[in-house]
Amino acid sequence: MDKKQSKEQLVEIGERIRKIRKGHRLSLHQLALLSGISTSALSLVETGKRDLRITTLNQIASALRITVSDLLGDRVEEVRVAETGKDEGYDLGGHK
Amino acid sequence: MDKKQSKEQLVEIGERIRKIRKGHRLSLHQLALLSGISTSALSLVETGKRDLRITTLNQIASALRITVSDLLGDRVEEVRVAETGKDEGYDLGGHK
DNA sequence: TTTAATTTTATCGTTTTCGATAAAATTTAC
DNA sequence: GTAAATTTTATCGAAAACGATAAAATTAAA
Repeated sequence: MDKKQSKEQLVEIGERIRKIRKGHRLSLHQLALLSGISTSALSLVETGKRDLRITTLNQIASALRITVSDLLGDRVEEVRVAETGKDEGYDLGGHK
Repeated sequence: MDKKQSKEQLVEIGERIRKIRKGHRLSLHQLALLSGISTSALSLVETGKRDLRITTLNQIASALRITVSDLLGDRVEEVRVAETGKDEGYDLGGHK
């Protein structure tokens, strides 16, 4: 995960939070009260400008009554691995 | 999410990481190289002693070739909300 | 056992999160 | 349009993450 990727990830998470918050017609201030995260921090998170701890993300998700996974958008709908029987192995770059 | 809950959450995440890492027969040192996280930090994470950023968790998940959601164990297997038609609303404790 | 490999724990310095606060900018309501 | 509400941005200090490093403890291998 390069820096660009993690940045985009944070933007997406923020967008999802905002979308769900708006869906519940909550203001940042209200979500702050419900989640225990400050309004300014929430704003930074929703705009993808701030990385955050997993427990903080969990506080936000709980306040919105969803799971952290709901905010990540990384769920694979079924199969996933297995499919390809072969194991490509790990590239350790020559390290032991 | 109280403190006890988040502590337990971190322990569970750590256990899942360790289980999957072992399944791949990787040492902490090897996973450190693959993920870009230091060995000491990884040890703290796997033992649930360290909170971590969502992007850091993503680095670890990526190195293990799984998703962050795979590590969270918070996926709800189907239905979820909806079920109960009534919206309980949010308790803002009297705040506007 | 004893030797090596792995993991844990601690320390230190740097970076970043986070809350509090306030001001500025934007959006919404009237 | 103006006022109110909401959101954004900045600053500050405290707390915590993180990397690097090394030592101690545990586990695996010989």
